[in-house]
Parts: sequence; C-alpha cells; structure tokens
Amino acid sequence: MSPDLVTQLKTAGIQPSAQRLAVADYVLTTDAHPSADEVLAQVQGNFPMLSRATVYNTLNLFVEKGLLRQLVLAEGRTVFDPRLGPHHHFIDDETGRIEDVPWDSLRVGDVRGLKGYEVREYMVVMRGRKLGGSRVQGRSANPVKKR
Amino acid sequence: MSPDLVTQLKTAGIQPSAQRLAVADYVLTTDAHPSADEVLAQVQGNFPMLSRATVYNTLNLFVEKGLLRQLVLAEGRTVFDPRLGPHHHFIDDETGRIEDVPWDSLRVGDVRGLKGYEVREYMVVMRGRKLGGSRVQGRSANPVKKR
DNA sequence: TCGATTTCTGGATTAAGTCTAAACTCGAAA
DNA sequence: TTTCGAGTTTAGACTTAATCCAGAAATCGA
Repeated sequence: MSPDLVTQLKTAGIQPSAQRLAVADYVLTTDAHPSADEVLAQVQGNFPMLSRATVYNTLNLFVEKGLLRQLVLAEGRTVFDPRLGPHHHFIDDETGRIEDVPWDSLRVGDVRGLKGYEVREYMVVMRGRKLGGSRVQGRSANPVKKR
Repeated sequence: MSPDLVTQLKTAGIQPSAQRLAVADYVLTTDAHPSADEVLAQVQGNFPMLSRATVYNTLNLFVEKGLLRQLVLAEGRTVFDPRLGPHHHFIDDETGRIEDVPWDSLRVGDVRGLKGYEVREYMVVMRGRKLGGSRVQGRSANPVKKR
C-alpha cells in the first residue's frame, strides 16, 4: 500500500482509517471500473471483517470529496472511476467491460456553444467490439470480474 | 390512440394486444425517457389491470424487436427512448431529466478511426444546467414525472 | 483515564427487476 | 359447438443492488 494514500485522503479532507485505506488502496488505483460489490469482494480478500455498509459509505464519501467519479453507463450497475480528468468511455458489447479512452484521441465540436444548455462536463460513450486479443491502448489493468 | 400503432407492432413482428397497444401508445410517443416503473404508472391510468410483469415483458420485447432503445445514463435507473436514430443526450444536473440533442448539433471527430476498437455506435453525453425556463430546442414534451 | 465524537458492523429495509406457475384468449381443427 | 394449443397475462414470490439504522468499537482531546 502506497504511503501517500494517507496524504491523499487527508488532503481531500477525509480521516484516514484502516478500512478507508484498504478501500482506497484498491479503488483509487484500479483500472477495472469496479461496482460497489466488486470493491467489497476485492477488499474483503485482505480485510475479511469489512462490511458492506462501510464500503458503500466509503465510496460515497470518496465521490463526495472528489476522489472518485461515479458512472452509470453499463446495464444494471453503477461503477466507480478514479481517473478524474476528462476522458471518454468505450463499452465492450461482449463483456460489458468499460474502458477509458484518452481525451485527445477524439475531437468533439463546439459543445459549450450548444445554445440553451450550460454544459458542465461531457464525454463520448462508444459501444462496440474490441479488436485483437492483445491490449492496444493503454495501461495495464487489474483483472476484471464478470458478473 | 393512433390506428397505425397496430401496423407498427405487426411490422416489427409483434402480435398486437390490448396491453401491448396501451404500452406502445405511451412509450413510443413520449419524449420523457420514462423508466419501467414510470411506464407502469402512466399506463395503469387508463388500464388499471395491467401488471408489472407485463410492462417489463413488453418493454423488453420492444427493445428486442428494435422499437425502443434502452439507456443507462442516469443514476439509479434504466430508461427507454423511442427515438432510434442517432442523437446525443443531455442530463440536467438539477432534475436528472434526460433530453435528446440533435445529432447534427455536434460534430465528433473520427470515432470510427479509433485504433483498437470497432465502434458500433456512439453518442455524446453532456451534463449541466438547462438555460432559461422556456423550451429552447425542440419538440414539445409530455409532462415528466420526477421520482 | 474519561467522555465525546466518529467510525464500523450486521441485520433489516427498500426498490428495481426477473421468474414462475396458473389462468386466460382466441383462432383453427374436429 | 367443443376441444386444443400456442401465445399472452397475471399476481406474487424471488433476487439483487443499495440504503438505513442502532448498537458496538475505535479514536481523539483534555
């Protein structure tokens, strides 16, 4: 567990605690866009006495304090994304897996100029098939659980 | 109830029935992006013996037959959109209400050219505030229920 | 150490969605 | 007509994600 996780929580105005650090250690570093239940399952591996309520409380706290983004994109589940900077999302038709797509790889026309709307944030959501078994774009990911 | 709803269902390979027509009459013509429960509530107004299971069956059937699109964009709910052509979506921060944004009002760079992905469909999802109480873009809408 | 505050837990609760088995509808065949 | 069967509908049970709650445990400041 990285030592500056403590700093990161404190900076965000969150009291560090063993449970919160365990949750943070997983969810703030993964690429897997886990759901709350996946976070619970993962973290309980090292931390078996962790309760479901604590996971939900902690995730909601992280979202509120700006450490996580909550996404609702895939069927039947709310997932969490620790990458706060702008990026797009690709959802694999077969696996349902969500991947990040770098902001710069797509250019979107004048969104802020849309009349009648004050756009705070936006993203392109793509669905389709991932080509080639091997990783093409990007970062190495933690293993992903299907549900 | 428009008479060609019957035709529309038949064309899609769906046996018309009183219940299905009642659901179609609401969900295929509304602008409100209703959730399944909102459809149930609305249609039960004219059709009190309609059961929850029938609504879910019918909506899933419509999605399967291509009359509806199922969207997962807003917190805690799956909603249905009868507009099948490509368009973008705007989600109001305050009300959570989803609005359609015409495809042509935004230009998105070379999505299909993204290497490593075969993109089947895509859309821009925007979040923010709607300006001015009055309608600015578009079609007149049925009244929307907050939940 | 003591008392106050915060955090954590298991279990109950709610709500969306699915499943199931029985009942109903209706046209076609006898 | 009656019977048959395929398809449709229903109420209610069930499943799962998510939240709520009240007591227990841990933490903190003095």
